[in-house]
Amino acid sequence: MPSFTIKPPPDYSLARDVCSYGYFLLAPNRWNVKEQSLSRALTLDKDIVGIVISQPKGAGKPLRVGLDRPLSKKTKLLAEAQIRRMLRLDEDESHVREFHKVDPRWKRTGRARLFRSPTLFEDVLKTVTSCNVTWPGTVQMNRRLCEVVGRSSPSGLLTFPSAAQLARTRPETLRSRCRVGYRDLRIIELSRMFAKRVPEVRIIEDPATPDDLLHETLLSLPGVGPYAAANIMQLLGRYSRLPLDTESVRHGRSVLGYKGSSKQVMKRVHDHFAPFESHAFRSYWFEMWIHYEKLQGPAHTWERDTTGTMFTASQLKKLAEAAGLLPEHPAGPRKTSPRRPAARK
DNA sequence: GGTAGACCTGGACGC
DNA sequence: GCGTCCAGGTCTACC
Repeated sequence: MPSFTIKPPPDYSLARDVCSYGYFLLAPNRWNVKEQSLSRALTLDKDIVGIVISQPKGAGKPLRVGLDRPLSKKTKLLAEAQIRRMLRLDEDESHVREFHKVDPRWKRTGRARLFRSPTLFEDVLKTVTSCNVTWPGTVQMNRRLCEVVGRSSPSGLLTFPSAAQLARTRPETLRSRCRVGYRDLRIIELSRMFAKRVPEVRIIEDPATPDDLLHETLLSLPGVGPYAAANIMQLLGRYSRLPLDTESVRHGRSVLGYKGSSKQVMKRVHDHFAPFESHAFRSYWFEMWIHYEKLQGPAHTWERDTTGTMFTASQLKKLAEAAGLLPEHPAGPRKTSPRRPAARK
């Protein structure tokens, strides 16, 4: 099998850094628990290639990318760029160090990188399919989108559908076969915008776009409201805004010990993480993530088709009750000197 | 600017 | 196994 290697930063751990955000459980991604490897297919121009990413035990070891067909030099570069995006190897490493200074709770375990998709379009679609639906519904929609509209690599791995493919898919197909419900027309309109690379898409893709303009532009996209806009921002590496949703309220109540209406709890969660400023989302997210890991075990042991589909509010509540998890009081941000003790709220 | 109600699907629950 | 209720964020109409 043809392959190539990617040299990651010295602290990079594939298992920890892939299994850091729920999208690793969404098709076409497949995390192989036994092998501790990630597989899926990528679309490279008009070519399809199946990949399997693995890492010998030990942080910082080179990543091995197995391919199910030989690639030209040009397409190999395209594949590597997409893989670097997924694994956040394309982000400035100084931001990781800065994050660990601001929130030292994550320095020992090295958590900082959040898994994402090989393309912005896939991240946007995954976000839209996670709105107004429980997690098993999101898992189902992504699986069906790949099975019905995606394409297959030589070894049978699936791609996520491209913007052009989804733009020419009939709404009835999305609704009846992919089970996306009322999202059908919104998905097609979004896909058309990405396929045509309309001005809004160019603004969103531009790393020089200021956060406020980026947020405003995202809100103008069909199917994107305040939650989705903030989530797409973190997927773009802009971590200052929190995608507040019902999970934020659950976290505020069960872990931070806040009381009051959902609106009041959301406001307090927002205020709690605001001092982390440009790192707010990562502090918030890893706090939630370790809560899930307390309930379900380490994320690198989660199977897509079993543990990965169990994140319903009711399941989490039952697990939390069984685990007897009491409200915790996590550390606040450390903004100036790393030697100053972290403030507690 | 704030809010009520519709939009769909699938899990949970009671019978 | 069936019917009913509920969770989930966005959008539109209305005040």
